[in-house]
Amino acid sequence: MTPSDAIRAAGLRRTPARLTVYTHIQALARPVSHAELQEHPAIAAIDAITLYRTLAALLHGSLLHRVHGIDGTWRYCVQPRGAEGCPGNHAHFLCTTCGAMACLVAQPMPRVDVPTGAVVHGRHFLVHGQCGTCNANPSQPARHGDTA
Amino acid sequence: MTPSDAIRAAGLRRTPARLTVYTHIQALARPVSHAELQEHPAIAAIDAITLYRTLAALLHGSLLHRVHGIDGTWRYCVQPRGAEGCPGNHAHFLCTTCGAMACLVAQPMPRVDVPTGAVVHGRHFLVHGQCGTCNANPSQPARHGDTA
DNA sequence: GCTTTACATGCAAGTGACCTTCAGATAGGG
DNA sequence: CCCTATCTGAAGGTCACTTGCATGTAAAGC
Repeated sequence: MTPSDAIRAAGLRRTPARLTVYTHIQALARPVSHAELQEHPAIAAIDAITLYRTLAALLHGSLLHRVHGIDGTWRYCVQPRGAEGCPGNHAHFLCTTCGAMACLVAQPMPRVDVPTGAVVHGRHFLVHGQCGTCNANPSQPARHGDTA
Repeated sequence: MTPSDAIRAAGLRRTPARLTVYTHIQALARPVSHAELQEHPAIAAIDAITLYRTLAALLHGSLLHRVHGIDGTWRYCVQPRGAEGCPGNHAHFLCTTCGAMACLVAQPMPRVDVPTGAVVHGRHFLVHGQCGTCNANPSQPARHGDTA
């Protein structure tokens, strides 16, 4: 399914902003923040507020999912269509030096016992530290995307 | 060990603000945010910036530890002296309706495999949803502290 | 007990993520 | 091709948190 079709299939209008953003995030294939997206020329042309709303729309249409970092920002990643998606099924690694986030797809989310009466809406399992690149070059933080 | 002694033992100056804040957090025995602390009259008298710095000092002295919520705020909780502490050894539950957080002490933090070369500094496992109180009274969000 | 000084506090101002409002633009059904 | 629901952009606001600087104070040294 092309990005264009995916947007329509999700019941959303196919606007240039949504196409650009969705195509971009799909190409990156790792969780990226609002700020990281804005670094790209094609996306920088889109108003910052529109980018927030575009991400919210794609999220609502289940085309993306998002992960919260301990740096206070959300990162967005393509949602495999038909699958449960990131938030419910694996952990993430956040490099606190360069800000890059990686999916730990091999790390399944453990089951949890919550207090009686409580209802679980979601789970976030975040491991933070330093990625291999930043660890190897302490003086030169890696550019976003250098980390696997 | 009294709060006063604990502060000194951590190599910190024993100031009124630190004594008040530490005693208070110790009495609550659950993760509380900066905003929740300010609701208390004794702490409301302390300048908000000073409260941030007091929490940072107690954190640095290993008297407290903090947990990040997906609502973008840190919550602080007493650090059992000598123990590894919350962040490394159990999960937390956050009620997205009333904002209360509870420690899931029975839920140990799972082991994780990170990409080669990466170094782990910490792990956050947060379960979010609705606590029993909020779930029972959808119209009346629970006051902080009502939840176990 | 008194002095000294390094550290703590309070205030003002700033940053960064994100939301709300509203007028103008546009996708896409009819 | 038009009309309307929806999207976009710009301005302005909120909230958590930080920084800089002058004043206040804990506690070490005498």
